[in-house]
Amino acid sequence: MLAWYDAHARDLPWRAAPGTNAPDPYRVWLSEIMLQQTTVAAVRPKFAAFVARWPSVEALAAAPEADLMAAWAGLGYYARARNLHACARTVAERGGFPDTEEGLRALPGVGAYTAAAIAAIAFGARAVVVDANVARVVARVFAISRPLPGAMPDLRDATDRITPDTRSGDFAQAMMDLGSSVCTPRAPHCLACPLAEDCAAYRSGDPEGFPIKLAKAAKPQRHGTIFWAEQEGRVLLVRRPPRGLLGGMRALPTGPWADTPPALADPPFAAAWQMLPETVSHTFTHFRLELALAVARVDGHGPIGEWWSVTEMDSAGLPTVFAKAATAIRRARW
DNA sequence: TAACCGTGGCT
DNA sequence: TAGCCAAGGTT
Repeated sequence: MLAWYDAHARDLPWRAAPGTNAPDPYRVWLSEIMLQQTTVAAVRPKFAAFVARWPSVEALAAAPEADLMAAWAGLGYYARARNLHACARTVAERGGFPDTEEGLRALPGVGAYTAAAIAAIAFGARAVVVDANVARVVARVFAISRPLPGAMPDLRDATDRITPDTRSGDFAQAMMDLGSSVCTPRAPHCLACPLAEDCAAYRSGDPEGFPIKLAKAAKPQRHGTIFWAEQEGRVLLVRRPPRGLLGGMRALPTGPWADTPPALADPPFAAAWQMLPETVSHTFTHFRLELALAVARVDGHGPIGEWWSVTEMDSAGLPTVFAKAATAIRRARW
């Protein structure tokens, strides 16, 4: 795997250039948080923007929370952004990142995978790194037939047995690159795989059949209303509660979610609300949401709040569902 | 343990 | 196109 990595490693901006010293722990940590359940393609531009604006963990720790949340908008899983800020402050306070897996694991937003990855990649420690790529590769090489996620202990044990004592960070990244480019979820390229001869799933003739996953639950449909209050080219934005769905993010006002389409539930304030004919649909991790759109023009006596210029909506840092709604409303004639 | 928590790329 | 999937963590 290390030989394969030396020849085929992806060129990623958070990796140290070949032949240089270990990469900056700040960049490794930031990339690992961004990459949680998120594709490399989505992370690339966000990572570049973050390191350009906040070149060090001290700079990130000193940033206003609202700036960080807005910069994260669009990446999803916003608890990561809240934890990112808390973690930056902790690290800046203690004068640098912990260099052990145990120390890293205690940081907010850093779980078993991320602690192992940072320890191995940034600090050269031997650590057993199991992400979704490694899990898939290992499940195939050993033809582990127990379904995920119950098989995770087996996968970790198997990964431990094949992790080298030196260059374990490169080994982990090699496994991730292999899983990303060769040992893919569907139609794996076994003829290009350095592990094919050692792979039980390949010998079985059905590599794609591993790992086995349990069927996912269907997503329920929910309904709600988004409120667009406009005053002299500005629209009223709110800050969502600090936890829960889209927690801490700037947003358009909404009513509650329900199982049936709303009439006109809980507008943020009294106004001549008008329902638009179109709706906006959005799918979250565990439910689908269809949103009715309520609009109103208000005079100079609108509520106190953050009135954001309509022509500068892109810089508001709205989560995707609100950006979608804003686009639909701005296109509508009303 | 299992529910909760986003989004965009890919097929 | 609708579903699958991703460098998971927290409660």
